[in-house]
Amino acid sequence: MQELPKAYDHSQVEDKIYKMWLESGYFNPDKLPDSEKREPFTIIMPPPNVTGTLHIGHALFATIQDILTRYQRMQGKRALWLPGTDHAAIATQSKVEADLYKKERKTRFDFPREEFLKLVEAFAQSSHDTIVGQLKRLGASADWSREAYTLDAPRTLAVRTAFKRMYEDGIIYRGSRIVNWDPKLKTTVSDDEIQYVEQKDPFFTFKYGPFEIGTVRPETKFGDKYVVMHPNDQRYASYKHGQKIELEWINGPLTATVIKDEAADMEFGSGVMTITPAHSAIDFEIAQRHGLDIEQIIDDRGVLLPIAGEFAGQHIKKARAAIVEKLKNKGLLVKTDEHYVHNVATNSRGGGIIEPQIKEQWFIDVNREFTMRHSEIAGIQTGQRVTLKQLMRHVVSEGLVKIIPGHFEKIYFHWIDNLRDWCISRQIWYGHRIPVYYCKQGISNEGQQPDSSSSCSQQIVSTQDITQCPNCNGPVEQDSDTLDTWFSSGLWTFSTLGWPDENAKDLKMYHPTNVLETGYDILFFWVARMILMTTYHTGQIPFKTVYLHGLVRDKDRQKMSKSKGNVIDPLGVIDTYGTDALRFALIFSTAAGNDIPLAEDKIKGMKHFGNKLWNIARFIMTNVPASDYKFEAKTEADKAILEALAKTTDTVTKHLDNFMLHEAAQEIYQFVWHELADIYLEKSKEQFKDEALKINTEKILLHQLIWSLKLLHPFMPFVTEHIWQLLKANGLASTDLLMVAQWPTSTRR
RNA sequence: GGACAAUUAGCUCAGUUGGUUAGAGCGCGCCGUUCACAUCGGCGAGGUCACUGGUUCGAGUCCAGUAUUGUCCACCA
Repeated sequence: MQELPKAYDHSQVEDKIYKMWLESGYFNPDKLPDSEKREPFTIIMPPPNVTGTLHIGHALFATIQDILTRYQRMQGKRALWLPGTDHAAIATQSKVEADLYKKERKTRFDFPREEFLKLVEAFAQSSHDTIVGQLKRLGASADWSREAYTLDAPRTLAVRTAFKRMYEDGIIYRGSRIVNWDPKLKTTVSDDEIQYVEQKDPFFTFKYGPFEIGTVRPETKFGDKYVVMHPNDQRYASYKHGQKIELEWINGPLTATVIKDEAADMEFGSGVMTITPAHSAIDFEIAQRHGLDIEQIIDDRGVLLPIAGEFAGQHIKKARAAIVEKLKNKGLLVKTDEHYVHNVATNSRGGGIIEPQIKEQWFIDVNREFTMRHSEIAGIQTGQRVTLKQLMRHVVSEGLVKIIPGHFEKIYFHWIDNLRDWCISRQIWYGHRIPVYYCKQGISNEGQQPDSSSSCSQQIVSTQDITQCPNCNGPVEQDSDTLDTWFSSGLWTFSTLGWPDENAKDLKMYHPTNVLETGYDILFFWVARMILMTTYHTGQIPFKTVYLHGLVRDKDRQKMSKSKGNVIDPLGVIDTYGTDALRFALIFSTAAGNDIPLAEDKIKGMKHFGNKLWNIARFIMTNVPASDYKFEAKTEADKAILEALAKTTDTVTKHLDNFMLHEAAQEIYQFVWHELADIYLEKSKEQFKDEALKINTEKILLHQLIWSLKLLHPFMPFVTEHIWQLLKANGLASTDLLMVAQWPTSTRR
């Protein structure tokens, strides 16, 4: 036996071991020994955004998924962990735009669309390379031969096919609706992407005819010609619905109409409000209920339109003070509350304050009935009429898709019940362009609605690029909008497996997938949308289990952020303590769905554990000459440790089967350190002195080590594989790679 | 306003069908380095499991309420 170093040095081991795994080809489940006999097990990796580098949260998901994959592979499954990255439309584009502005003071409108996209693609590519490199350092046993990108050719075909089918079923429609408009990024964002930020603003009360109305936004009030009050409000009982009232307003006299609607809150202010339907979702709904006029006041850039009279052309931010001043001079300002705190909607994807606008957009109708083309979902028949909402609810309420931890199911149902149509079009450039073409035949003026008498058809949805109208050969123009990034992400479990080819080998073998592992923060964005898309398009569930992890926080439970300076860089940690230590620290004592406080001390402690294991192995290897496994329990200590190992094996297996990774980790940690090392190893030194026990004791030790390595491998793949290779070199281990060794089973079961 | 969680050792957290003396990591005190490991070993201190009531032979665990903290959803003009 060669001389082994006293301390385990991860930096000499990890790259070498990862390379060995790669060369084995076993990350690809089809190349595993006897792959044909194995039952498939699939995890599709949530694709990290190509917006830079990985943070500690990515290290967590990579660790959990790798543990599950390695465990199932050792259990004899045909284990596929399919990796990929996400183009993250808005996030990536706005990152590039921000850099561009910072460096060159330019915006995307200073470039032709194609040229700008090349800049974004170059950035995305370099981010991608960094991210894949980082995942490899984390030990990810993912099948890189199947790597996917949400914006590559196969995924583009899937997106366009999905769009076309939904369009033909009438589930995707185009309509004029009030949307969340971000004037800074000049795009719409979905309801879920909005983040409310508390802000203090002056709250003005104005005289509006016989009423008093309150607002923080006088600049939207030019067109307010409806005054709304609750039908039961006794203070205003003398005013009748539809009654006209002459009054003086910002730019002169105005005829206002009284509207009685229950949306008015009697408790708030005077109980009377005016509405601005074009720039407020609630007001828009009221206007629709009563068939009121809707007038745009503010344009896409946040500039006032001609309706504002003398203020037209001014930006709303600047105009506000002047408008208040004018109203004050006219004697219409009653009072100003300078300390009014309210929530302002902002675009969470790095954008600005949301200004609702009425826009022509594409939507997915979640309440429209359609016919299931094909269904393998229990309780849903092929040919049955259903809505997307019903499908999304069904698969979870029937337990076909199980969410861990369970209480998130309630949150999921609550979200579905309140779900409105999903706005899927975005006015940005980076992403999947909407596959709709408008026939321009017979249309003279750009931008005008096609005239049906001179144009063959209004719009064509195509899965391939086209330049001519298939009906009349006239010129076509593609819709300039792109799709919400979650549209393509929603197809992820099956677009990565060969869909829309319904006979694709991978799709048949690996779908539905087994586990989706992701953060609870994207339950709605992503998990729900995958369920929507998958049930609709494939008639299957996307996954059987959803395992939600928490957010990694610092030791004071603070969210990690660059501005707070409390960010733990995974690569720095790996350099100092090793991947195994980081992985073990991340899952040790962290239950599903709970946030994880991570302190450097914890990682350090786990490095010590890796070293402990190393020295246990060193002791055993230098004392064990033989390789056969026939031993018996001769002493009380022998009996105790064999029983403890069997119990540990059962418990670790049970916990892994139940996704209790932290419990499994604690169990194996406890056993290796405090039972094997502290007790039996010490006892063995005594037993070595007795010739009648010596050989038997050595064999028991080897058995203990081999099982411990196996139980620990999913958690700490590098050090365990490294020790395994040393055992193998000395004829003490049989399987080539620990990675594909068989998971132990105790005889107790 | 609505919903969902959490409250266990000095700190950060585990504790899945209710069952002996409630655990871990870090930290703390004392002792110990020829003999796998000082990235170590041995011994030890430290908890009325937020509070109140209920169910039970038995409750950290189940139920109801209270308090505090956190998260999510909705959003008031």
